[in-house]
Amino acid sequence: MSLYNAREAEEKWQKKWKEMSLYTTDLNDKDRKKYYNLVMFPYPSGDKLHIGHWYNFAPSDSWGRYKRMQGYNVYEPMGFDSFGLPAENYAIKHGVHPQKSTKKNIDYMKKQLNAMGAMYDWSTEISTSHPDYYKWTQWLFLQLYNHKLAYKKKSPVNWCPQCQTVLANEQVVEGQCERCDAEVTKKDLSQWFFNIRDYAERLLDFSDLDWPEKTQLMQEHWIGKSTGSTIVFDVVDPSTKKPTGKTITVFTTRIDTLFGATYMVLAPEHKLVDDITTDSHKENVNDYVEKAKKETDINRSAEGREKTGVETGAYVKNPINGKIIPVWIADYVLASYGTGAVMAVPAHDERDFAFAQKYKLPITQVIKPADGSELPLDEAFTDDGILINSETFDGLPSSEARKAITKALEKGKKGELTTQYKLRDWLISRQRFWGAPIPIVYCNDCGEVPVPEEDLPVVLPLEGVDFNPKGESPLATVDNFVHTKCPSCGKPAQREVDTMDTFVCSSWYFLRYPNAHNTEKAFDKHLTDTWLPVDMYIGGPEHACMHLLYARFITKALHDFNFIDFDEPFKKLVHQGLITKDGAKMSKSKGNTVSPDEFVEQYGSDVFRMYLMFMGPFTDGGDWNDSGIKGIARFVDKFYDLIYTKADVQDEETLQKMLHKTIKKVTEDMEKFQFNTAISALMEFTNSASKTRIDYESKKIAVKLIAPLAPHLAEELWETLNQGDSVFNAKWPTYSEELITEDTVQIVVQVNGKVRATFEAPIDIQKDDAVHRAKKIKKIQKYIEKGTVVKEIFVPGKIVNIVVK
RNA sequence: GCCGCGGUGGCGGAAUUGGUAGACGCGCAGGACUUAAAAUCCUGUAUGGGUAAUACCAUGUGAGGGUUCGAUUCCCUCCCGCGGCACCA
Repeated sequence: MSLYNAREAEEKWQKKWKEMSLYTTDLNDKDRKKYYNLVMFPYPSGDKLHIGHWYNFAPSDSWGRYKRMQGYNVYEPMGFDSFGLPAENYAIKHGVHPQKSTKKNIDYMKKQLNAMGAMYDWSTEISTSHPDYYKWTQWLFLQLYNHKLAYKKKSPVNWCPQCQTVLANEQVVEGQCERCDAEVTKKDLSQWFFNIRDYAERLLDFSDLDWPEKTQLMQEHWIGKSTGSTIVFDVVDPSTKKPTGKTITVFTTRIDTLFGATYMVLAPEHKLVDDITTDSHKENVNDYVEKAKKETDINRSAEGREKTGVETGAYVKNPINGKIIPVWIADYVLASYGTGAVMAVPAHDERDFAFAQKYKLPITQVIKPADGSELPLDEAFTDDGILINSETFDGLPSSEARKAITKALEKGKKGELTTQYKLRDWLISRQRFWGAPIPIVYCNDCGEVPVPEEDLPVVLPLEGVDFNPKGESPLATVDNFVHTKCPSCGKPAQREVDTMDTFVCSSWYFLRYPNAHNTEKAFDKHLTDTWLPVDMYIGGPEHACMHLLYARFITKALHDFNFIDFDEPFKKLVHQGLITKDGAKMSKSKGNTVSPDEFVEQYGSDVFRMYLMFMGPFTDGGDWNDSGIKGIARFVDKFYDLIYTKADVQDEETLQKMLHKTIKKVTEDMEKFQFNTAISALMEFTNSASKTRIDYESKKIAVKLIAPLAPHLAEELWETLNQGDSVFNAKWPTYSEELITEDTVQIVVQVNGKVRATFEAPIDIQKDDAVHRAKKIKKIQKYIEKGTVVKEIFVPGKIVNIVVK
């Protein structure tokens, strides 16, 4: 039996920390360097925190404690992302009001977070569904609105028939709703957008950020920049071939293939479709457009789907050679990208090739392979090459031709260099109840009028609302909410009834934390510039193209509005790995979630959090399996007994060497977020020190080393060592280089690269000496005698390799 | 299809400016303590030979090839798993 009672100690210290206000950060401290240590705040959708949260939160807290011991003024806030679909769907399912279920879930989660014993500064807790918070989310909306970055527009949008609301592009995963997996359809609706596209180029700049390569790549792909040219084609009369005065602009990255354009294709939603279609083709075209509208994205973009399209009867003139080509409509061209129209070059584009084959359209080859190989006839040749059949441009390589042809078109104003992005504007309105109301009023006389700042918040009515989704915002049925006065002229007017996407709430919460008590402003400029950007941000990689992109956009916008001096929210970002259960993602619906509570009850928070960290690298995650948790429990007992038990040190030199090696190893591993190897180093030290015994001063160092990883245990032992203050006010130990340098090393002797023997030697042994000594070893002699020595290799302090032939 | 990451004992994993593969932990086996069990402690534990036991030998980091005195680490081809994107012209 160990002497340590984890449950008692943990309860005792959680209480004491609270009494001492140990983790209440002095945000105005000017003596110490600030450190903003942030973890993505949870949404109270289920009823409790699961293992995944702990896997995320506990190491983040260990990191914060480590930085604190290094002398930083660490700020580790916590709050709840309590608005939004997850919380609302949970409430509907359980037949409770979202406000009630949210509160209940938050209360329970706080209990769990308390049991974890993290150093959260609860004095600045925030909850996005509280009017004190969403008042400022609405303020944020108004700032964007005033700077023309928020606008309402009718357009085809993603519609989830299950959740009965529109969704942002980012919330559609493989054509399905991110939340409920229902197939997403398109609807023509008037909706609110944030103009994130304006920031596409700046969002590609990661130069001052310490972010995972992978996340940068994901955002880059999502933004999807490509440079090419726009080309203007004149629409010509089908019979006379004379220009009609109308033009169609296409976007291409392959202007070098312009001579190979044998037809043009418009997206069914292209606004000129109706205009250019000739009477004899109207019926066909209308049918096709109607059908395309009904198709879901998932069907329209299914891989290997056969291409379809119809002729419009219209013709356009190729500006480079005057060739007249037909205009088609096909749904493989997307209205939302580029200009919604493409020039089709079947010889050099796979999609165009497939389409041309099906509809027997001409295929003209204009590029030949640069390496002289034959042009294929049964497929498109899509690589760059040398131009052929392109009049004066023949013989030019693709890259040159792109410049030359663009130049030629520029003269006649028929083409220019353009950049396109896949990123679309952020759709932020939702036809749901549980969100921040959009602060806009519609007046018959004044039109769209923003709610004045002093009238915020536009309070979400909590009573008398049937919040079940029905395709229109539930707020539309609340008369005393809808009917109001126009802020501009005072006449009767109606409120906007849609609410904001919950990602708007979370796109700025990190700015609010230090300002949580500010009732005058969303944030104070000086305080915010002092504390931000966030020094360390930890959360899941699934937010790469949503929250993390939105937060960067909002920060840049607020910077441009002169509210803050920085334009990136998170200086360093780390993603924790995913914890699975039997290989599957843990989820409520699958019923395979694992609760941390029983483990904490049985082994204590320290053991549980250390076990999560010991499982493997933090960024890897892994499959949950509790079989090894006993090992950590044993280690904690051993460590406690080692420090608690009095015994005279037996081997001072070995102890000191081991101790200082451990300081070095743990420090380096903490820096690299390699908690698993930091813990194993502490295990090795404990095993070793149990043999050598340990003195008082070394005990203090050992306790400090384990403190970030096992805070309660360390605090308890710190007290038994008669240290008055908290161990978290103590300084992180440093090691002595001198103590860890060995004066002798083991030199490995290899023959032909295979280890055959070893010998002890001074660390600075020279080659001649080492080779000489190696050759004297009997076993080595046997190998040498079998042939002749052709080479001797010496790696200082490590290896002698004798090559025998 | 494209982009990115990974594949090491029975299991989780260590070790890479190329230098003793398997640290640490789990599990397992044997032993001590105990009337017995649990707990604890000690010893062993990549695989295959080999030995009374050491010694020793061979093989071994998804597969195959290459570079090198030497490859888990670098290069090429392929297989498998995971994550992201997906008709973006």
